[in-house]
Amino acid sequence: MAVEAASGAHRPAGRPTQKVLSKERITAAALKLIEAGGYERLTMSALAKSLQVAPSALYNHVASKQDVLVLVQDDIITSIDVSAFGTEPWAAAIRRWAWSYRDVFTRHTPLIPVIAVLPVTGAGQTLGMYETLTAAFLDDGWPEPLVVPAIVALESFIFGSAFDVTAPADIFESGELAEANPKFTSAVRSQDLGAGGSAADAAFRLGLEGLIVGLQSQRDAWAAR
Amino acid sequence: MAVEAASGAHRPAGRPTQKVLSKERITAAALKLIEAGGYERLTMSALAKSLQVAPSALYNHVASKQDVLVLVQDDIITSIDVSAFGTEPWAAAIRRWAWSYRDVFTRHTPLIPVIAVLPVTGAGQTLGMYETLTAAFLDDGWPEPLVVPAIVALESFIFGSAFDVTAPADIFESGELAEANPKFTSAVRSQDLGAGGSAADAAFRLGLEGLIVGLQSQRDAWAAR
DNA sequence: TCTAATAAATGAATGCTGTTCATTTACATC
DNA sequence: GATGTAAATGAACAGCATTCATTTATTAGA
Repeated sequence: MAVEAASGAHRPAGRPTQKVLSKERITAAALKLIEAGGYERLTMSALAKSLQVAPSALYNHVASKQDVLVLVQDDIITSIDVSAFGTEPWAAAIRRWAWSYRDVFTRHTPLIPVIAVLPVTGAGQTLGMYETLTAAFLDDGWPEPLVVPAIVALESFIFGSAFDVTAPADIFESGELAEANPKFTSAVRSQDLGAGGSAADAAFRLGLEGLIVGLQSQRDAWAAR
Repeated sequence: MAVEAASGAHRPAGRPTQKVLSKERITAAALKLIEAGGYERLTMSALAKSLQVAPSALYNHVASKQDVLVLVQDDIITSIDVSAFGTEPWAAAIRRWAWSYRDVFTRHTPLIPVIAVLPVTGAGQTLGMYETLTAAFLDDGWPEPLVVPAIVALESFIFGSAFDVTAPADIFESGELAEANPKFTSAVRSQDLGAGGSAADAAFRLGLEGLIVGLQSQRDAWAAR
């Protein structure tokens, strides 16, 4: 009585003969949706549809949509470039990591409110990145008590900067309020855009180079305290 | 025939004799809802109810919920402490402003994705703050082209840090993955919490002091270029 | 001053959202 | 072989932002 279902056929109710879903498949499908149409398109219904499954089936594998976002988060963390740690000096390695981190999250800003509040427990890839970072700080002679605050400070700057990239280019056009705010209006016009030409990149470069220099001076101040 | 409606009475359809709503009333009611129950409680229905109005009435004054958030944003900007600008030296003034800014947005993190992408056109209070900041930078001898990138860098750090404050205290507990990530696990334990005792405050202090020092060095590097 | 346009309210309706629940079927264990 | 659990369907739900037709008051123009 077994009917070999054609690919377009409808799956009957009841547990299927072989598993249809898994966390891995859900994660991959979610990422595909996000890449195709951004986070607005990532709905539980759309996700289910793309997996050819009823929406309620997802809840056998994840507890909530937030859960899906956590899966996505721990996956995309692996695309951050940490290759400079161990091969290049501290400042250069931090520089490469930070730019890469920002670029990844520029395409995933809706994850930032999730990740920022998420315990790393269980997020294995994320923890791995922190371990690599910590090793690099210690190798560079950082006092252990400063490592975590320094990483958090860098991450905060990166997350904030990722939002900034998504802002429209004319975000600082003061419009009819220009005359009431002359200094700012002029500063916006004369803004140094650097080589790339993007205001967001210029601000990120300035802030990152500043942070790198400044954090090192904080490190030295701690040692001399 | 005019009936003086008792306070509990039902308003009939049609334009009322005197205006019930205004952007100011909507903004105030939204803020009250947020303070009472956070952003989850800020729904168009709840907002309407708190103003004793039908939800659809709101749309005569704002185009969308996003619009309401913009109103809220430009209002809370005024609660940021800019009093140190003009009275204190650059670094001290930036320090006071930055801590205040972070504290305000810690209670309003859902606004960050909104504000970060929002053109300042029409957001008068926000523009005013930027004007004040610009003046302080120029008075301190900053080259005009660096002012906006420096402000943006500081703001990015502040926004990211605001998220960080809302994170649970045990966010870095690595759990069963502790043995696989020994350096990070140890660094978390030995983390310097500073006077206040909060990890978020320690990271913000370190990053902010670093940024202040580092941005100044970038400023000098620009001058000597 | 009459009239037409506009502003500002109601109330019903819409489509989408994440999520839950009863039900069905397959598989694993005792 | 019975019993419990895992994993699917499909119907249902409440809540969400938003839209629309309708009603009434006010304002502007002839």
